[in-house]
Amino acid sequence: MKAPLEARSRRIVETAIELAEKGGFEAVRLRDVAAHAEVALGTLYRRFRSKEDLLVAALELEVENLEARFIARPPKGADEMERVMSFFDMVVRGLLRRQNLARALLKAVSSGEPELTQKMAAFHAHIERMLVMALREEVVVREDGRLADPVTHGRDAQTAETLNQVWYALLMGWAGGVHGRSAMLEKMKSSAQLVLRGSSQRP
Amino acid sequence: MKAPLEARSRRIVETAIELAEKGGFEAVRLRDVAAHAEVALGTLYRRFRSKEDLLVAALELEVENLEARFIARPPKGADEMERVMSFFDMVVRGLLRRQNLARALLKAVSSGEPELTQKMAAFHAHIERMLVMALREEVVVREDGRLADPVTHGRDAQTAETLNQVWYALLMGWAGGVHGRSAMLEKMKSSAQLVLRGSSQRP
DNA sequence: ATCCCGAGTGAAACGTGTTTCAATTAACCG
DNA sequence: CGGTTAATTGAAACACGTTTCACTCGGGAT
Repeated sequence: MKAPLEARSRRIVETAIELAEKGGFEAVRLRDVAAHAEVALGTLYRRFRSKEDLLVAALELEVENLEARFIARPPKGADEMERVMSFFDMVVRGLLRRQNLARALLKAVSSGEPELTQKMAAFHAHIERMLVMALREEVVVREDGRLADPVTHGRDAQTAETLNQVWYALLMGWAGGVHGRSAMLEKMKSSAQLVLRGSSQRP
Repeated sequence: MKAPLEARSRRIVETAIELAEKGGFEAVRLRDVAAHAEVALGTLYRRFRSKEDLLVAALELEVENLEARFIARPPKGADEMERVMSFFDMVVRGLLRRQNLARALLKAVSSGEPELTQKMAAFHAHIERMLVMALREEVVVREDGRLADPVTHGRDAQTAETLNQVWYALLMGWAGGVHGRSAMLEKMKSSAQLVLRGSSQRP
């Protein structure tokens, strides 16, 4: 489905990640990226349509990492609530370790650039997939080591979609400084309680 | 609480809105705004810290409009679900009328600029306030014609917060082209069903 | 009326994302 | 090998957000 990045592109993306870790979105100056990755600016622009495009490619890398961790240590818990929050805890630990990077990638994926529509949708699909698996307490891996395709219907899918919406809004609020890590997790917990209570009822 | 904009500032903001309506975020070129509003670029920068700051001021104007419409025609419906969706319908009608503007304002408020944290929080507070009132089927207006202060606790407040999170994420998805108007409303309805079902239970 | 000061002005300059282009190099095909 | 095509390079130019600065202006305090 997704071809691995060619070496040069990979070097560019990794450089972007490095710079974003140090100084966030603004610190990713494309001239610096090109210089550090030892390519010409024109080459960078042949591979990536814009700064946002480049950072979304970085996001894709990071989502792969997240999925690997997800497979290695699937969310544990006695009920849906515990497993879902265990998943978000895991994500937050990753975010906190590299806040500048996290904010930069969020800014890129939520920039609303029309050429990134597909990748924005894919990002949400990845998160929802993991949420469905956390709900079901069953992680399904394909032969190539990636997560199985998402389920597009059923009650779990709807619940996961709603949880993902809440989560994304909270991430934006965190990135914008509206609330910190602990408030974000508290709010997630409160909303998840509502959503899961609703989803456990027979309509 | 909120001082009305001084005449010059108002002219600047209105010009920004005009340009954003025509061509979206990129069409708001600050040189053009200054020229059209007949102020120097330096004046614009004395009043607004950045392009995002200017557009968030525009957003505040638009939220005032929304609240006026909200007060004039409070959401009607037999139950919470109907009233909440009636509110979102109203918002969506406003969005659709000026899509370029809507996307530009959303982009500004979700830009994550640290100096806008307060205003981002205020924006969410406005929406949540209206959601609480839609849930209660009771619109409380102060003497000055504005909406009464938000409630910061209680079950309605939690429900409204969760609904607002879902709504914000859907708006971002709409702005990014992930889904269109009708899909956004469909998704909102599905999620609201979950949330309201959960909130109607005695814990 | 005079002085003073902060707001406003106009113009230039700077930084960085993005585009362009001619020249060079690499890759592939017969 | 020769030739054709695509990718890469380096450098310059462009667009626009942002900053700076010397100058002007208008209104209040003395």
